[in-house]
Amino acid sequence: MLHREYDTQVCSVARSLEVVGERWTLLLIRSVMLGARRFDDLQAHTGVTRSVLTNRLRRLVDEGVLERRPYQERPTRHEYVLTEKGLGLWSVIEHLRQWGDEHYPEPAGPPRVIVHRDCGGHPDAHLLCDRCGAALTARDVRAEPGPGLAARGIARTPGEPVPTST
Amino acid sequence: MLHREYDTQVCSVARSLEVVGERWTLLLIRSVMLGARRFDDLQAHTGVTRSVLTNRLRRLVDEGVLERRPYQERPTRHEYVLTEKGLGLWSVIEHLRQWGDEHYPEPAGPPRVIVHRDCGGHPDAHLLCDRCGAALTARDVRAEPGPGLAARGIARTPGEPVPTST
DNA sequence: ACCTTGCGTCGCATGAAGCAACCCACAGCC
DNA sequence: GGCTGTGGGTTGCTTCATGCGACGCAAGGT
Repeated sequence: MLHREYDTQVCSVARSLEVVGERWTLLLIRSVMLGARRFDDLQAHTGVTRSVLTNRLRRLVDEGVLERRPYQERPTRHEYVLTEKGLGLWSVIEHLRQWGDEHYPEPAGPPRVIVHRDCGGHPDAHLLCDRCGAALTARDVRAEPGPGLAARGIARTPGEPVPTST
Repeated sequence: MLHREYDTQVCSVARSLEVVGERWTLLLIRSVMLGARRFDDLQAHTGVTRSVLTNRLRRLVDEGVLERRPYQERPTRHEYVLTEKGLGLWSVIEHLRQWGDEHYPEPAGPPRVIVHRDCGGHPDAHLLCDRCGAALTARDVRAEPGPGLAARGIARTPGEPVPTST
């Protein structure tokens, strides 16, 4: 919870930032979108400390952005999955990614490439498929490691798809 | 500057968040987009302290998101204006606004309404005009106070347009 | 018993933000 | 000249958030 919230603000942006604006939260949501779902994977993938991770996950579950779901019994183990509400943040993350690609480019190219599942196209500035024109949402796309990630010798995210040739 | 940056992250989202992810920054950019440009207006509009405001404005100018521009001489006074790079963040802000409207709605309706300048339509989930279909960017739209703002008895932002009937 | 995995919790140190006061430059007014 | 107001900071201290590293518990496997 942000210290001294934006409570003087009658503003939907401020309301949203009260939920996702804390240090590490958007990066965490990004990691979940990329396929990391388990506590240790999320920690490794973002570099956040365990105590902050615990705090953020709890908050996001309380706000209905993430859902805590058992993936095994004996012992019970949980993973974190985006809800519909959480998936609604894909556009925010994707626009941040595009802005970063444009203004802070990796020398070797984009670290990640977003691909339209149905046709292999990519989201344009309006999150329409640049190949078939479909209006894209979180469920329509997947992320692949891009040249910028390979050039750094970095493995893909746990749960992140294996790149295919398109 | 974020303490302990996301420098283990080869990721454009992380690069973007290093610039705009600090407390108050996106809210500040929002305020500039709404028309507040002067130091005291920005402070009043966001509720941020002067020292943090100074720090954030300096950072955003250094990163080329904002430009410090004189608006008078004798004495020289400056205002802060979004650059092209800064305007590129409109989509991020607008998606946060829409997400907030959807999930944290004001009882009296949206605090702000975004209007396509040319035809009076509104941006949809893909930032296309819902009336004429045009692909919208920051320059194509203006924000008006909405019912949620009026219901709270809050004045518009300094520099914010007067609402018109559409 | 020991080790590993999963998932936390805790104490302390460091850094960021909040709060209030203060500062400087300049202009205008009496 | 002195005072007041505006614009735009800076500073010192307090409070809060994050970073760091260690510790803890539960469960399963060897």
